[in-house]
Formats: sequence, C-alpha cells, structure tokens
Amino acid sequence: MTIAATEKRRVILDAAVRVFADQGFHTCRVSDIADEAGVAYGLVYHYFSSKEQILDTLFLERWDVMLGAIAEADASRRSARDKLYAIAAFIIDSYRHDPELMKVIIVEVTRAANTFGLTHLAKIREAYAGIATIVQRAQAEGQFRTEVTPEFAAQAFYGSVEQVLTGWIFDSVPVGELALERAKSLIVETICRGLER
Amino acid sequence: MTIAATEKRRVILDAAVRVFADQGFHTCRVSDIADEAGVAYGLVYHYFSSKEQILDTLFLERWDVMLGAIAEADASRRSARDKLYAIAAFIIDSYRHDPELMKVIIVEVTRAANTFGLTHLAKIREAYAGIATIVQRAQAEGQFRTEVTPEFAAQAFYGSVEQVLTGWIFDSVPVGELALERAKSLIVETICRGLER
Amino acid sequence: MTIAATEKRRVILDAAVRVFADQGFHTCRVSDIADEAGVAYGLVYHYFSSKEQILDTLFLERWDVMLGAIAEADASRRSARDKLYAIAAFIIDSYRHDPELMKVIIVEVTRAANTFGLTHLAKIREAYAGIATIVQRAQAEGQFRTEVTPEFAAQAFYGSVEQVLTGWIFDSVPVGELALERAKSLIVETICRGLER
Amino acid sequence: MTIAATEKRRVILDAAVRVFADQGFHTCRVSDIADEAGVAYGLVYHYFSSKEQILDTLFLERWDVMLGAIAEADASRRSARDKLYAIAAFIIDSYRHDPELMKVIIVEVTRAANTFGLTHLAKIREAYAGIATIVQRAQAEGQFRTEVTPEFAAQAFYGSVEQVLTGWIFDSVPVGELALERAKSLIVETICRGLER
DNA sequence: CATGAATGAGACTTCATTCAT
DNA sequence: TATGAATGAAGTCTCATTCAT
Repeated sequence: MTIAATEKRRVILDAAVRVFADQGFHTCRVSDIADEAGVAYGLVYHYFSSKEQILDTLFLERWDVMLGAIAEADASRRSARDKLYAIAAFIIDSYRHDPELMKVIIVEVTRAANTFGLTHLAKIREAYAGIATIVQRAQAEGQFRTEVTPEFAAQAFYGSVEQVLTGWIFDSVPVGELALERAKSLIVETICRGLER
Repeated sequence: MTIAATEKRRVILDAAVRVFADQGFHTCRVSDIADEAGVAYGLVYHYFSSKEQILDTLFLERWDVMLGAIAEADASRRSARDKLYAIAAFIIDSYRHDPELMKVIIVEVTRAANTFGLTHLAKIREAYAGIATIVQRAQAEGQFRTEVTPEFAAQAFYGSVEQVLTGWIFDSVPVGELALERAKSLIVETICRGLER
Repeated sequence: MTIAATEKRRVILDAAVRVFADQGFHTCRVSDIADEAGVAYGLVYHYFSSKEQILDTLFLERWDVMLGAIAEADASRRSARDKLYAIAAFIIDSYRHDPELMKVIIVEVTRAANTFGLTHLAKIREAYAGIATIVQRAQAEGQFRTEVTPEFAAQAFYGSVEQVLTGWIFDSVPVGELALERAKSLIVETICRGLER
Repeated sequence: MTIAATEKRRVILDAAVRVFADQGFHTCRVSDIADEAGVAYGLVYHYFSSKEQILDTLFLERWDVMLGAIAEADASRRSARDKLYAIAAFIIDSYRHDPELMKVIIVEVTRAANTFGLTHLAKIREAYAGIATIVQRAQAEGQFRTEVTPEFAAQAFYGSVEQVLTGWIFDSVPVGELALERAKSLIVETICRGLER
C-alpha cells in the first residue's frame, strides 16, 4: 500500500467522524461521507467493506489507545486516586482534542451497544475490567473500602465520566478549558471520597 | 374511544417494548411490531402516526412517572441521602418490574439522544434538574459540600445509576433480587459519601 | 389471500415472462418487470423475495406440468414410440401455446444450469429419469434394443427436442403450424428408429 | 508483441477458463480472473477490452477449430456415418482434453445465446450448417432417407451430443475413458440408424 | 375499527472500466 | 508492460407509510 493510498483512507475516516458526529450513524448516507471526504463513492468501498466497518475502525483505533492508557495507569506506582484521575484526565483530554470523535464513539458505539448486535461489548468491558482492577488493588492495599465490589465501583466511575461527557456533547454551549480541568478533579473527588476509607 | 380500542393500543405498545428491546428500534420493522401484537399492519398506523411516535409514547409514559418520583422525593422532608436513595430505588425497581421497557428507554432514548434530533433532550434534562435541585438544597442546608456544582453532582449520580442498569441490560446473566437491592445502597453510599461534608 | 391479490401476482409473473424473454434474466431490471406489469416497484417484492424467485416460480410451475405429462405418458398402455411422441408433442405444444415462457425456461433455466448454483438440476433430471423409464420398459419388453442405456437414450431424445426448440427460439422467422406438427414426427421418427430393434 | 507479453495474455485466458467454469461468467468478477492469473487488475484490460471479450476470445479460438474439424470431415471420402462419428469424436475428445473449456463454451456461449445479444449465433449456426451439408450429401447419394430435412437432422445430431456433454458437465461423478468412447458410438449409432435408409 | 395490498423513494453495495504512475 | 487506486453508474432490495375496502 502506497503512502498516497493510506492518506485517502485517512481522509475518509476523518470525514466519517465529522459526518457521524453531525448527522448520526444511522441517518447519514455513505455518499455523505464520500462527499465530505471529496472522493468518489466507490472509493469508500475500496477501503472499507461497509458503512459499519468505518465506525468499527474509528472506535477500535481510539478505544485501543484508551485501554492502553488504563493499563498504563494501573501499572504505575501512584495512589488509586491518582490512577483514576489519570484515566478521567485521559478521557476528558480525548474529548478536548477531538470532541467529534468522542461524540461518535460514545453516542454511536458505547451508548448504542444494542444496535450492532453487541459487537464491541467485549472490548468495551475490557475498559471496565481495567478500572475494576485498579479498585481491587486499592482495596487489597487498604486504600479503598471493600463494601463496594470493584466491578460496581468501576461502573459507577466510568458511568459518571461518560455522563459528564454526554452532557457536554449535547450542550449547546461549548465547554471552556476551565470546566474541562475542573471536571477531572470533581469526578475523581466525588467518586473516590465515596470509595476511600 | 371504546375500551376495546384502548386495549389494542396497549397491546401494540406492549408488543413494541418487546420488539424494540429484542431487535433495537432501528433494526426492527413496523411489521414486526404488528406481528408481535397479533394485529394487522395498518392498525399500528391507526393508533400511532409513525414508528418513532410509538417509541416517544413509551418513553414519555414512563419518564413522566419518573419525574413525578423525583419531584416527590424532592418535596419530602427526608435527608438528601434518603431522597437520592428514593430516586435510585425508583429507577432500579422500574427495571425490576419491567426490564425490557427500561432497556428500551435507556438504550433507544436516553443514551441515543443524537438519533432523534435531540427530541427528548429537554425532557431528559428535567430529571437531571430535579436531582440537581435536591443537591442544591442539601448544599444550602449544609449537608453537602459546595465544591461540586449541583448540576455536576446530578450528572454523576444519574450517570452511575444508568451505567449500572446498562451493565445489567447487556449482561447475559439475569440479576438477582439481592443484587438489585444492594445496588441501591451502593450507588447512594458511593456518591453521597463523595458529596457529603 | 384475496382473489385480487392473487391476480396481481399473476400479472407480475406474466409480465416477467415477457421481460425475461425479451431482455434475458440477467440483463433486465426488476423495475422493467414492474413497469411491464403496470404495478409499483415494491409490489414485486411483496409477492416475491427476489428477481430470481420469480424465475424459479415460472420454471417450477411449468416444469411440474411437464413432469406430469411424462408420468402420464409412461403410465399409458401405448407403445414406447407413442409415449415418446406424446412427450415431444407436449413440449412442442407448450412452445406453440406460449413460446415466450418456453424460451425463458429453456434459455434461462434448463440451459443455464450453471448460473443458479444448479438449483433446479434435480428437478430437471426428474424429466430425464422419466423418459429413461419409458425407454427401459421398452427394452424390457423387447421393443427397443439394449445397446443404448436408457439414461443415454433419454439424454439424446430430450437433447434433440430442446435443440430444435432452441433453433426456433432464436430464429428470426416465426415457425408455422405445419413445421411444429412435422417436428413432432421427425424427432420421434429419427430417435425411435435408432432405438428400435 | 514480445513473447513475454503473449504469455501473460495466455495466462489470463487460461485463468478465465477456470474462473468461468467454476463461478459462471455473470457471477465472477474481473478481479477474480486477475487473481487466478496472478496478475494485476489493470493488466486484464491491457489485453482485453472487456470481460465479455475474454469469453468471446475463448469461444472463437475453440469454435474455429471445431468448424475446421467439421469441414474436414465433410471433405473426406468417408461414409456419412463415419463423418458424423468424426465430429462427435472431435467434440467428445475436446471435452476429454479440456472439460473446463468445453463447459464454458457450452454453458456460457452455446446454450446462453440470449444473453449476449446473439453475438455468436451466426458462428454457432455455421456448425449446424456444416453438419447439415454432410446430411444433405448423404441424402443426395442415397445413404440417408429424405424424410428428415438436413437442417433438422443436424439439430437433432448436435443437440444429442451437446446434451450428453451437458450431462457430464453437471454430473458430480467424473466420466471414465470408456464412457467417453462408448458415447461416440452410441450417439452416432442412435442418430444414424434413424437417418439411414 | 380493522385489514393488508400497494406505493415508491431511498440506501447500500457492486463492479466494470479508466487512468495516473 | 504492469500496477492497483479511483471512478461512478447501475441495480437490488427494504420498509415506512398510505389507502381502498
């Protein structure tokens, strides 16, 4: 595959992000993506086997990075609170960096697990599992209380973060830098105080 | 409208819950609903103007009950923690009573706000606002810390609850009675400890 | 199914015969059939699940009649020559009665077995088998020589008939009544003289 | 044209035979041929102007050889029966030598005359005409009866041969050497006895 | 109220062919 | 000669919605 070829593929993916974010996956047409990318209709099918596979690709590209971030946080020698902060920060910075991509991932994949026959459920759960591991270690080391199961805590934590992002995504007002930074602390503060001894 | 007529309408709505829960709103066909309800194709359009309106009806029916529950909790003379417990309990009991309906509401409406041109966004936000009011009062009365804004706290609280439900919804294993009960306490415990002074 | 409904189905089938005969199965579009039938595009798919299923229906309808004719000939108390004459006459009269339908069956199904994954091969072979049975009986009774296997003779006989029809099908000149009648005798005469003692 | 170039052209033609025989002309894609030949997509279009032209080439290459064989048989000083035997033998040996090519020619061209706008009809009829000439001479010389027209006899003869080949083509069981040899005699025996005085 | 036949716009996908390199 | 990315017309099938009965 030549460099030029790869570039067109990227152009299509980037266009798809904008189109999915703007119109929604179900509502948009493949031709909208082709138009947005400035390429011929058929080229989309040269690189991707279906509209859904474009979404899959976008999701997996990004989600794998996030799983990496979670694993990295877990592997570090920080406190559980700091680890969770790192994760919240990663997600929120992802949103800051590319809000459209995060919108697509959350609205069309993460929060729409039903539609695609639960294709990505296993992958999504890896993230919950990674967070649960962090909680579990913190409980074992006595930082966190054991009343709440790690899995449950992970759900609560991730749910809070995603809900906050969802709020921003559908807000008419753009989110300021300050709000983004504060959110990191507030989520972690709220959840961790609930979990800590 | 005769009683028989009303009954058929109800039969269609109940069938729609099962079909939406099973196949998803976008994937299912109107004829699937008619088949499931055991009525003729056209009768669906006698009672509802579109497939979407069926979903709207299901959502609004239930959501209004929930807004009532939130308002009632707010109006009561209990502690903020007890109020939030009442809300979490209401949502979880809703799931216990009719998991398919809750699945539809969460997966197809609440978590899919993008798809329907944000139709129900305002209505959904009323719930957040109701919860935020409770938090705000608790802050004013000194029960809750003021570091976290009421809106933010409401998002975190609601997000946790919904995320836990989502976990159940996509779990292959049915949730036991005990787990349902425990979840109520755990969520409130986790979040309120984080919010309380 | 009401009578009217059945009629529209028939109208579509009859239109399909004309369109398939004129343009060929692969070349024509479903919309051509709908147009020829004077019905809406979607109605074709109301009655048939695919373009191919229309062809299947046409073929099976007619072929079953032919299998009946072969079975009837076999069951009769006539000489083998007369039985084969009856079959040749049936096929040729089928062509006389509805040349377009026979063109479609021969050109698009019988002689195109490859295209449809050999869907109808078994059904087609039933006809050969029926003819072979007639030959076999004639051999057992001493009317026919045993040098040629019944299966082989059946192929030769059916092949001759179909080839003659094919000639007519692609002829620019329409075939006269006389030629049709003579063909019956000539085929049987030629083949049976070869088979008889 | 260099030798290498010619070779690639041949490689593509041979690959096309396998692909057409396996998938059918309409079902296969040009890229399937390129893949099978192990050449780049575009090279197919360097040597051939269209997918159809590949089939045309395959057909004409082989058919001209057959017309030669028929002409040769006609020109020889043998009996009509021996001439027809020579033709049947040539066709059957063609199948023995390259069954896939014969399958393609019969299934996709000879028996599918409709599809390609009757492109090759004239060429195909040359074969019938050649056979008819042999019959005609035999009638003129008193070897064959005159009840059957030469054209008709040619159709019956060719139809029998092709039908037998078609049987082999779609048989799951490979045909033995003996069966191939016997078929030559049986066809000629059956048809000529019917034609001879 | 009830039926289900009829409508037709719309979307995805395919793939023969072209063309720049 | 050789490559394979790029093009875009064309066609099948779906399905929400309408409507005559």
